[in-house]
Parts: sequence; C-alpha cells; structure tokens
Amino acid sequence: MFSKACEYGIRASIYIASQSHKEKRSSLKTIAKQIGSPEAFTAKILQQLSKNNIISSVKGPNGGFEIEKKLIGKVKLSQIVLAIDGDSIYKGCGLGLKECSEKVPCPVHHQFKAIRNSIIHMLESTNLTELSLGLKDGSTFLKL
Amino acid sequence: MFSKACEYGIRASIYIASQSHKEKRSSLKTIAKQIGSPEAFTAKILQQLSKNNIISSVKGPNGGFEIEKKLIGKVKLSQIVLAIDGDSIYKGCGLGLKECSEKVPCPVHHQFKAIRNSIIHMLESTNLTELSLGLKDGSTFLKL
DNA sequence: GCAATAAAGGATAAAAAGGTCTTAATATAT
DNA sequence: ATATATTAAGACCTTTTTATCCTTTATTGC
Repeated sequence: MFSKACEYGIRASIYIASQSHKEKRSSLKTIAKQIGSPEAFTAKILQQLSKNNIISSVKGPNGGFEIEKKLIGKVKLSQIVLAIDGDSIYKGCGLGLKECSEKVPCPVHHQFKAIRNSIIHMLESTNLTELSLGLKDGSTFLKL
Repeated sequence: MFSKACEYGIRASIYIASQSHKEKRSSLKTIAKQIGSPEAFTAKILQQLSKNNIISSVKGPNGGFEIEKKLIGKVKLSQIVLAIDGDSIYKGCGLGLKECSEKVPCPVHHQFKAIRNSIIHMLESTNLTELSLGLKDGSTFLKL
C-alpha cells in the first residue's frame, strides 16, 4: 500500500509526536532504534518530512526532531503520505491505466473507487495526536 | 496497491476471459497489444497464471491462452492477485511491522483493518465474467 | 574561539522490481 | 518428416527502491 520509506516516515512521525507531547526532542539515533528502521535511510526520510514542514529539526547538541506541541493534532496521515509517496494513492488506476476515469473506466474502476475513497477518508481523518496516544499508554507498538 | 506484474496479470486475464467467452484463444502477441503491456514480460506473467491453473495454454499453431468457458465465472480476482503478489495484501501490516496483530497492534491497525477487509471482500466477490462484460459492450477499457 | 554534537547533503552500493533476449519444447498442417 | 507457429524456461539487462557512507553545516557549552 505504501512504500517502505513512507512506512518508516509514518512510524517516525508517530514516535516524534509522542515525544513532542512531552516537550522532548528525538534524535535520529533514538528514532531509528525505537521504530526499528535503518538509521541512514531514516535520516533521508526525516529530511523530506522536515522540508515539507511536517516535522522540524534542530542541529547541534540537544538538537533533534520535534513537532510543535499545538501542531501535533493538525498533522494528518495524508500529509505524510503525500510528502513521501506523492499522490499516486489518490489518483492512480487500480490496474495501472493512465487514462482511467469515470468516462473511460477500467473494468475494476467502480469497485476500486469505493476502496480508494475509504483510504482517502482514513488518511484525511487521522492525525498524529490520536496515533501517538496508544504509544504512550502502551496499547500500540512501532517496532518489529 | 498491486505490483505492475499483477496489474498486467489482471488485465490479461480479463482480456482472455472476454475472448474465451467467444471460444477464441488469445496469443501472447495479441494479448500484449490489446492490454498495452510489454510482450516478453507479459509472457512471464501468463506462465505464472498458467502454472496456477487460472488460465490454460496451448502450444503450436492456433495455440494461445484461454479459460474454459464454464470456468470463467469461477475465477475470482483474489486468485490472480494471490498467484502473482502473494498474500501480502491479506496479512501485511499497513506500517510494515512483522508482528502486528489484534493483540500487538500498530497505531493504525484498526483503521487499516476496515480497509483491508473491504479490499479482501472486493477481491473475493469479483469474478472474470462480470469484469469481461464491460469490455464486450465497450463500456470499459484495458489500454492506456 | 574551540571541541563536541547533531542534522543536511551528496556520492555510492545493494537489492528488488520491471523488462528483454535467446533457446528449447510442443503442437499443427502439409 | 519437415517447416511453422506458438508457449516455456532460463539467462541477462535496466530502472527504481532501499540502504550506507562520508563530508559539510549549524548549534551549543565551555
């Protein structure tokens, strides 16, 4: 459904959110360890998220990544996916056709439309506050 | 959502179904042309579908690929996807975790469960007869 | 200012997915 | 039997994705 990069990006964002809630910055090293991702690759992804203003970064000692506390609830899953995977999940045809539309539909167009819509709805209606709650109370996990 | 190979596989199957309905075999060359896919790559995919008994093949002059007429309606999308992409869409975690389950869920586990279920339902309830109907009456398309 | 710490950026490498080519095997018609 | 049409199979190449490494830049505490 998502690229590996996007999966790491979402996991990292949720972790950073959970720490930012406690006013704590997270270093690359810590993030990679906590979400079980390759460190250098994760660095690239965090750069991308940072460039897209989804997270912010601070260099130097006690630096790291964070999300402004009052903004955590404003970050929707859709923004992260869009920043990393682009809009293919929004507009792509289920069978890979370039010109698939209501007027010129592929054979599974209508079946897929319903699914795509529920994916979009989910991505648009889920934010980092709710996703990081479960982490804090230990009911959800980001590793393995 | 699906790999390119799987997209070609579904498109090819739908085309073959539409021809088999008219008792016509389809050659690799024709299939590739009709669904707009690379010929040699399509050959590999058809081999896979053939090995999985989703389509059958006949060598030699007037040979080609076909689906026994009375079996067309028995072939579900899920079988094609399973043969080519495996069961990742059935059991994979949305965030790529290996040990994601009801008991040890990732933060988006519940949101994804609903989506996964609707995908599975769609794949299980759609067969090649319905998908090839639209092709015949010109209301759906497999190319571009 | 200097040393230490941390992210940014660029070059490179490894793995997977996508795709091609050549040869073999098999069936048909003459 | 032979020539021809067609799929099967395996080796190979290309592109994209995933992942690593090294150097540069920015920030902090002393």
